[in-house]
Amino acid sequence: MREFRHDIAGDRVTVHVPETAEDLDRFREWLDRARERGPIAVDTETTGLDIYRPGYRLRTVQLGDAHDAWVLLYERGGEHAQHAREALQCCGHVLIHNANFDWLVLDEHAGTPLESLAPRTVDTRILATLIDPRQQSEGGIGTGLKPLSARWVDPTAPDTQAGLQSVFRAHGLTKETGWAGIPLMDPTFLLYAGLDVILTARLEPVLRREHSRLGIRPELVQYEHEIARICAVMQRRGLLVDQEYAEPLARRLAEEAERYRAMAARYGVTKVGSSAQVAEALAGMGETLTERTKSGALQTDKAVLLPLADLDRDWQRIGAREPNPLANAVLRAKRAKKWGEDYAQGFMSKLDAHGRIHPAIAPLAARTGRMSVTDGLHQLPSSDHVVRRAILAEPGHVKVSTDFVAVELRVLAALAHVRRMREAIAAGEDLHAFTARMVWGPDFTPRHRKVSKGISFGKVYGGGLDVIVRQTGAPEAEVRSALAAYDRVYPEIKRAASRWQRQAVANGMVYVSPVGRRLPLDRDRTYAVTNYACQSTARDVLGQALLNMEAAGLLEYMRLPIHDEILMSVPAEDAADVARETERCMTFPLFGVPIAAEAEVGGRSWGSLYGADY
DNA sequence: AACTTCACG
DNA sequence: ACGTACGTGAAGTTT
Repeated sequence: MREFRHDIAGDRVTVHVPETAEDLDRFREWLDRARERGPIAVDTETTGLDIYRPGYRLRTVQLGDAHDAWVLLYERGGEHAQHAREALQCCGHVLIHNANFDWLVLDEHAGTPLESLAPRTVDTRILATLIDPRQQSEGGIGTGLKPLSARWVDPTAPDTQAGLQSVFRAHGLTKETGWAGIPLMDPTFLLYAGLDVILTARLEPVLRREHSRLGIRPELVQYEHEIARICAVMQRRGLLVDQEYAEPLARRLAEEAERYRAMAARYGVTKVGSSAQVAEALAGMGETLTERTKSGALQTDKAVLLPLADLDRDWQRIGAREPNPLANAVLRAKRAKKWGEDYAQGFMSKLDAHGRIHPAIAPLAARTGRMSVTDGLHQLPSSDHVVRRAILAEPGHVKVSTDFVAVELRVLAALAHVRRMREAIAAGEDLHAFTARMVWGPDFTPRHRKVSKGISFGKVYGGGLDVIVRQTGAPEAEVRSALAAYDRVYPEIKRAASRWQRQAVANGMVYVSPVGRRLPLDRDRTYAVTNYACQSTARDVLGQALLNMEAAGLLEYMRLPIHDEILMSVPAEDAADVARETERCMTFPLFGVPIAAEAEVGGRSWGSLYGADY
């Protein structure tokens, strides 16, 4: 038996590493006693984050309580792996920090189904996020084990992740190669592996006490664990990639990027990503740049370059000037590079053994509670179908996408009791058209509807005249009068915003959403409370839809949540029925305001919902 | 590490 | 008193 001692919060704790059969017997004895006393904390160390990449290994499984941790050498197989698997099956309730990751690791590599472990899990990251969802960079505590331990357990608790980086270097390894390459019996590796479960075990009771103090309801905690499990199931399933399509697409886009890069180089721009070079070269061609970035540099983003290339927002020729060839080349080189490398080639480089990608779904990522997804799957170009065409439904299936209808605006109508909005929604009206009619009268044009939509978003997001003018491209005078009219038509919005700000200030700068989610405000931008309330509640509307869909037996078809949309892969012959059923799951009242959804049944690829013919 | 850009809702 | 666009992930460049 290898044993390590360490002091945490004034207590001497022990990390045990069983090596012999007798050592493993002692682990069993400890486990039998410890599980009588309470939940067991669980953690894993693995070769990396890419759980589904061929060659991935589970290295250790750690179990522990507040005083003892046992690091099981899973990588050795045999008795070690056997004891880990049995312990996970029989240990009852478990505490895991950021459970999604360990659920999927243990499901894929230790024969412990997610369906078995998830219902027994308390995730300390969820507990902590419900107390303060902010990252340290946003002024919060942070949601990693290190900052939370420092705040709630012991300010001197070691940064086990950062601490290992230096051990990696000592072994001639890097951040990338360290997790797979560090010798299994490295003492720092084993100690830190053990300390993580001890810290998790100590975190849970403190966070529970804080929940009681703040009045965070157990129902909210339960709800978040259900959502996390559903998201983990979707991540485990992943998405099928059309390799015969994505591979040549990546090649074609790489050639295109290279062609335009060479064109830009002829004007002295050797790096199209260098804003300074682009600005200087454009100035040398007689163009005048006026827009500046926050730090004062000349701005050379898409909004600046498109007009110089005589292109509108949809990249169509305007015909107002001679296109600047450098602006055109920079725009096209950057787009082709991004689409090719981040998306097409990105998919190809992340395939599992079955040609699937598994973007990580973080169910509670943003400070508003919104989800986030890795590998660019939330950011695929929607103006064109070429990239989404690379994502396929299963063989014999079609893609079904169901969107909430104007969900953030409906949430606003519900939360702020916006009378005219509620009436319009109840009457089944198109909200943006309704607003346009209220502002411009019955003869409003489609352009007026578009401006109304822009103003609505501007309102919800807290934008002012300048930004809305820039975003909508509408004349300033028109936006100005529309904004004034908007406040007359929907006077409740401003009143609700100031009420929410007052409540937040009285509650330690924390707005509490209707589900009980705590949303800390930044002191100098309390106006953001309107957006936080809408974005956060819209996220919970999505969460409710996910629960409804699982209850309706649709989980096996669900693939990806995208804020106000749920993407599915459905057997072609059932698609129409499942689409109707999905709409029903996404339709329910929110404080008397109907939330509605519209399903679209596509073809085999995701791109088919964006105009592709397959 | 900070900044800038670009992709999305 | 007034007005403030919100939230992400990923990559490249510069410091």
